[in-house]
Amino acid sequence: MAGLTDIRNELAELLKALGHPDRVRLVEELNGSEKDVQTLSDTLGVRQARVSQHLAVLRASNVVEDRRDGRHVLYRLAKPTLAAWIILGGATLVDARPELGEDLNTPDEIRLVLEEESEEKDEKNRKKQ
Amino acid sequence: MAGLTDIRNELAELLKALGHPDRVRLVEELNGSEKDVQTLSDTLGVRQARVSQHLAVLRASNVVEDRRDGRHVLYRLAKPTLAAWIILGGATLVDARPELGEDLNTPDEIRLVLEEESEEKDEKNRKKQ
DNA sequence: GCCATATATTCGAAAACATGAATATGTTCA
DNA sequence: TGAACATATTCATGTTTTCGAATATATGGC
Repeated sequence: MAGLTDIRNELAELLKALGHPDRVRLVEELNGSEKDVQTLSDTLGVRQARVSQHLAVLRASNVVEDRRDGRHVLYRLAKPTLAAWIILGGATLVDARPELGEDLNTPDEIRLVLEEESEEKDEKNRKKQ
Repeated sequence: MAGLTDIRNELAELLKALGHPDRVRLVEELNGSEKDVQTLSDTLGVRQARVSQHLAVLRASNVVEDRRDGRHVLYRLAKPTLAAWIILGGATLVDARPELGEDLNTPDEIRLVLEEESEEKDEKNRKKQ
């Protein structure tokens, strides 16, 4: 099936697709439950068309899948572990806490720690519609 | 210090920097031990100047650090867990093995499984200098 | 200082990406 | 069918990235 090189190329594609703040955010929002475009648009404070564009990128890279429900289209993560992986990266790689990488190896643990520490500081950072 | 939004932006930058096959490869090569540019160039089969360019991107995103040793410049991962994280992503997200994501949470375990399964299939995939 | 080696940077053209605006498609309901 | 809502796509444009080629900088040995 897939040799190492193939996996690497596909992984690079995946990483590139995720390499945008809005799209990282989308993955976070889709963690756990599927959501429709309007909800995502409202939550992120990003126009609907732009959200659809982002979702198209994520769909092309197999990050998300969608299903239609009436007029709405619901998006979900194609791989349930993706969000945890992303958040793990954020906690251990960006936020300079290698100690988390050592001891907290399950996604849930990482997520909890991250949220506890940074949630309230983020109140003011909402974009405007 | 860093709110969630800041972490997200920096993470997106990190992901973008990693979103190139050669650079994913570089991270893998630097896993465990530092290496000089020539060695990386030879191993990847990518010209020296191009490797330096890639390394500059990775350096700018804080993925790697370098130190000079005589005429050589040795590169290493800025965060030791980065390579493991990348490989974890490759195994669980790209290669469609969510079961690895569930049970194998330590970087070393993931790496071993991946190497065992895909190493030999990759013999032919070497680029030419 | 000069030469060879090792690495980094600059340059330029093509390709890819980001983004707002406009428009198109699909769905429900009356 | 037509209107309203939900989502997707297309378009045009400015920005960034890619990559080879050429060039520049740094180091050690003579």
